[in-house]
Amino acid sequence: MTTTWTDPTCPVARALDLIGDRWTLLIIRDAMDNARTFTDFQQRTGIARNILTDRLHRLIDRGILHRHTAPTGKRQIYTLTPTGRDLFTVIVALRQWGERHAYTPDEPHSTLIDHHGQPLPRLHPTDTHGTPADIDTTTVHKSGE
Amino acid sequence: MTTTWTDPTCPVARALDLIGDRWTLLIIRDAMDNARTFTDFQQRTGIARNILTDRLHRLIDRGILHRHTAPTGKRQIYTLTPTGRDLFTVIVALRQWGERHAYTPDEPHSTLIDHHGQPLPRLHPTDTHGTPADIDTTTVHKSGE
DNA sequence: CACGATCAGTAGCATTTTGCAACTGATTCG
DNA sequence: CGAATCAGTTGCAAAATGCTACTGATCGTG
Repeated sequence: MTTTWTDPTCPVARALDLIGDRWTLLIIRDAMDNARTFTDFQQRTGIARNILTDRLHRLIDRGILHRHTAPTGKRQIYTLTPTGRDLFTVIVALRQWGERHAYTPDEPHSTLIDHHGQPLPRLHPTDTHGTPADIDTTTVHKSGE
Repeated sequence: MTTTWTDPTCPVARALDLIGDRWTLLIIRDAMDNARTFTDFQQRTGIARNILTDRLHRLIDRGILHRHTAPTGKRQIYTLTPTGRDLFTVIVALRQWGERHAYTPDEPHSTLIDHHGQPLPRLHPTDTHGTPADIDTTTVHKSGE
């Protein structure tokens, strides 16, 4: 995960360099769902503790999590920084794709609810005119072209 | 990557089970940007060939890529299935997050352009009323509650 | 204060996954 | 035919991961 990617000008590669390993996004998912302490994360993800230690430190180094000691003295509290909170869109996109393609219709799964009690509507890229955008209507413009 | 996750009812975990490793999303990114053959992927990502073989097969097994032999006989062509194409939103979300948080202002990076030649507007989750949604205005509703 | 329980890690070692380089076998081009 | 290209495969070394057990600090209770 310390590798420099083939194309350093691709933001997808850069993003994956920061959060693209097996556990990191699950940790962020749980942080968004009120996990705060070491054991919160350990129990929810089932990750090995030495790996969790490593991932939490990396996320702190990368500015995605922030650690502070709880006022009571004991617990270490991990919270998302604004950069980390901004991953909300990524998590929502993954969640919605998972709902559509990784479940059979009868399998239950958790849902993301807005504060009207409704499931969050489907996220959709649009172009500057508000028209839905997809692979066919967009192109990657390499920097310096 | 063959593990069953702690919480099988979480679509984020399921999605990551399918595409959440170091190389898979880069392969999908390149597939969206017209990479079609084994060597296309190998050259763009720089991935080792045995790993590429493995990842392509997994993506085919999981219904994200489809392989067929080119009419000329020789080349194997890998194309995204509808399920794979539907990852567009995920890639866009990752790309935009990377652009915002993984570059200094003076560093160049590639951009996603719509067919008016404009950069794609920022993707934003909204609730059922069209109001922007974020961590604080949403909750995860576990299945069966 | 002593006792056990809890929290946040570390350390050691076995297993698994990756990465690298060389090799195969089919096809195609000159 | 001979060389090059494509799509892999194989073997081995290096790195990441998982498991289990251990440490040290703190906390609540009698």
